[in-house]
Amino acid sequence: MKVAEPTIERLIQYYRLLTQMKEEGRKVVSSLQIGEMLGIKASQVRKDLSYFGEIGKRGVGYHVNRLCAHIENILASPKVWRVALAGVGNLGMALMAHAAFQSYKFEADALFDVDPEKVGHEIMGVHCWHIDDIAKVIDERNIEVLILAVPAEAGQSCVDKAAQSKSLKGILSFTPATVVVPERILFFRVDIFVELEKLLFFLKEQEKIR
Amino acid sequence: MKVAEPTIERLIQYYRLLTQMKEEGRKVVSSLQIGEMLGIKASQVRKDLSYFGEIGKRGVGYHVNRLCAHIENILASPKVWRVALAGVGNLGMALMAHAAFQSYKFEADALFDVDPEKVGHEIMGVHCWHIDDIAKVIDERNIEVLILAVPAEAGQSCVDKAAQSKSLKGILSFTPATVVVPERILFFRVDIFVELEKLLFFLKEQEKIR
DNA sequence: TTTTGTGAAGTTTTTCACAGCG
DNA sequence: CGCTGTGAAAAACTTCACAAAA
Repeated sequence: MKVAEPTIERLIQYYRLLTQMKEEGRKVVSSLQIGEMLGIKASQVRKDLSYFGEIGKRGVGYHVNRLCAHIENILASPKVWRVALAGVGNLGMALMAHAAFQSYKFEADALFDVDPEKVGHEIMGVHCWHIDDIAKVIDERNIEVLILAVPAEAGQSCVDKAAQSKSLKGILSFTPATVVVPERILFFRVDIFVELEKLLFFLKEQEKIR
Repeated sequence: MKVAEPTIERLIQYYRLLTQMKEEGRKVVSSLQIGEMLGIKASQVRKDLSYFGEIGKRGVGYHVNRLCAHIENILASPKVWRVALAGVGNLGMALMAHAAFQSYKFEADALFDVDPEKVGHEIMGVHCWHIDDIAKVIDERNIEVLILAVPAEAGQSCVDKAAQSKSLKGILSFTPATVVVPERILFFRVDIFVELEKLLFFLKEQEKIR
């Protein structure tokens, strides 16, 4: 079964919301209520949730615990991914400390930077190598995922070096630049520059209208 | 004329790419070449670019400087937006230092936090207030945009407080949590948690197939 | 009665394919 | 000839509307 990206994106949001609800001791929730909280239409919520089988109770709604476990199952990781972080600057450090990175689904296994202050040392319990050694270290340690938080100028060369390794399978980039990535590597981007510009553009549009 | 969000998102990427090309002294580029660099089909690039009038030369391509100026014009800000940042932790500091935030389109005008070490002090040249005063300070200083980088637990209460101000028009949230925002406020989200989970999900899917 | 699950309809976005122009 | 601009076709995604179940 193939699932669309927007659906997965929403499932992840449902899951986070349901986890909160579970903590608050809530037992039951309807598609309408989920939708209101996330700014999504109820029909969309139902379509997403029914994609993986009937899980709700008609006339009642969804059982929070059951639905939560159900989505957890869909999103479950078959293993603990080995992850490296390139760029141990402000952003890199912030990411390591970020709530999203406290996941049991992966373990941070290596850091990469060019700063001699950092290379060769342990930072937050993880060893830091020089970026030039990235392909070698990634292969040695069987790392599959790279988080990219290097400055814009360094983005492409860092990807090129990392892409020479055999074990690398995915990259999540926070680098505010355009980079070309080989097709065999799954590539997602969190583009702060784009999001910021987008906000300003639509603010402008809105002001025009009013 | 109304423009679709995906189109604007791509225009921003074209603009960044063209800026690079301009620096490298490149004069001319085709839709196919732009597309290859960004992983977008050439026909999509042409459609996006022709949205705002004919700008390319048939048989030749697009003149880099001209196209760049053209897009700059579309994305141009009518004014310098006044921006505040809530949450001066790792992520907040990283954002302030981030390349994307070195834009002439806005000025950072206020910081908000709850940490007594920070409240009442200047950080990177900007004064920090207590989050409880956010609505008051936003109105006093006519701030229109809020960057949200507080921890997940604080996200909703921070938005609720800020939404009481009259001048606030848009929020860009980096908070890894679900928040409800009044309709009149334009809301964009960079959800690191969601992107990370998405990457892991599609990595899993890919492994299944191979 | 309430709320799900889901085909069908609608909307948006992408891709095709080719005319049109330098 | 080569590459843009663009209607028309296709695909993707969302919303509607209602039957079916608790």
